[in-house]
Amino acid sequence: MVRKEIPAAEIIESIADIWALLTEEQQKMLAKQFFTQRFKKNELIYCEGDRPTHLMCLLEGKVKIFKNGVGRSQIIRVIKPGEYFAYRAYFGGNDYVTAAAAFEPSIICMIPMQTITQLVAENNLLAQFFIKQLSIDLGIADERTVNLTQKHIRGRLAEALLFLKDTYGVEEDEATLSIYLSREDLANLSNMTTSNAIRTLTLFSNERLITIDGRKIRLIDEERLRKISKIG
Amino acid sequence: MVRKEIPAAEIIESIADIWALLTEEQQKMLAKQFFTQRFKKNELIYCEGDRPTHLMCLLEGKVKIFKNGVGRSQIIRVIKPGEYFAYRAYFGGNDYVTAAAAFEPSIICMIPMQTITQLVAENNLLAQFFIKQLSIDLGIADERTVNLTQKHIRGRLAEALLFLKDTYGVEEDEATLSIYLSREDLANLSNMTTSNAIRTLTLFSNERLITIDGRKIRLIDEERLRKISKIG
DNA sequence: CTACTTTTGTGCTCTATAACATAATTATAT
DNA sequence: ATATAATTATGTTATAGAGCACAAAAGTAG
Repeated sequence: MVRKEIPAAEIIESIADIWALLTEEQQKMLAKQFFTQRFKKNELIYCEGDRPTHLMCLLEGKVKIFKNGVGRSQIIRVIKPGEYFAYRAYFGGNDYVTAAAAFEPSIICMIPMQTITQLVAENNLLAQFFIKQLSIDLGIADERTVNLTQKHIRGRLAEALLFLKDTYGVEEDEATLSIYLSREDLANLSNMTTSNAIRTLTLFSNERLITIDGRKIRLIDEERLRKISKIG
Repeated sequence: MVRKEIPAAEIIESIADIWALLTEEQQKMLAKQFFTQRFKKNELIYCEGDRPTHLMCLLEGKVKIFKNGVGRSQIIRVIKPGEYFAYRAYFGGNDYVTAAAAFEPSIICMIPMQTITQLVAENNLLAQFFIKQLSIDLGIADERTVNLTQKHIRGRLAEALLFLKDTYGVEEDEATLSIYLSREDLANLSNMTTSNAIRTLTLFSNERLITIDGRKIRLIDEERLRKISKIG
């Protein structure tokens, strides 16, 4: 497989959110620091307990942030192209409390956190960018905690399916999820065992809420899914 | 009851974390803006869905941040004197997704978020302060999600007791929790029903891990509690 | 002091979901 | 192609914890 190098211009395009906030001088400085790295499907990007060193921006692919618990693992959030991750721990002054892995072959832009903190210190807009990002993520985490602990299996799975649609979108038919997850990943996203994810998926299919073709999931009654997700 | 006014000097002492980062001019500006407000035991401070307007700093008392789910409510985090809260939603650009209430009579210093954002825009150290704070809180939220979903009742209650000790400390005997929570609040903190909190508390007492005297809880075998919390 | 409400404590039942077992299917490697 | 491993599917059993009922105790109000 020919793996073309990503041209710098394209990378800059991808990290536009940050790039646009910088002065020319800062842009020049940053340009010298970033580099890209490829990850294979299911490859680990970083581990719980690792020391954070780089801010990462997903250029291509799909990534999960997860945490290994007792037996099962829990997917905490997922990253789509253009999103930043892996910086929280550094800012918080601790090691990673989560791990990250690629759902699919992915390309990641890496920027040393030292560079980022320097830029944050000089550039107030960038600081505000991170404040906003962290605030949004914390709000989502708070919501998620309650959803995962209080909703029933059906509600949690319905929510996960809708969440995947909102995050990674659908194919041309406007209904088939663009991400093909294993049942296990689907279970880890919805806080349940793999068997229960499979069973509930089958139920949903029998109830004509979705259709299943291997890992392809097509949402056919989104309204009812939303209702199920809401009432738990 | 005579409720003395809190002198400005004392307030400034309490918000020292922020105050110390400001220039003299900024301090002068801030001094004109903040004010204090008292809340009675169990009084609601803000509601889920409210529009955030002020950053709050707890001067005296104890506060819970919680979220009402189906039937039960879940305590997301607790605030001790000197800590800031209620600002995340404003920074994130949304309404409150949680509510806050006073565990005990509390005094809160209020600073308009407009003032805060202005200061954040001018003062990079302040921006960095919030980045760090939010990063720490997000890390805690991620940990908590997994603990609440995967640990068993005993593990969750043990964790809650230790957490209360770490947060609010103990009395002179070095073992009695300084916070006297209702069984219901304890349950909401540990994601379980009130009956199960009561039952498990009784179990812990029989096992000589704690002693109970009404709402007074004394941790007598912390090491074993930690073990129970860890293994789930 | 008396009535009323809230909180705490305990027992019993029921159910959602984990845990386990096994087969069928699909992917991956040799 | 064949063997091996991983994933998906489905049935069965076991259990943690919710839900409910009710009584005792402790607050709170009139």
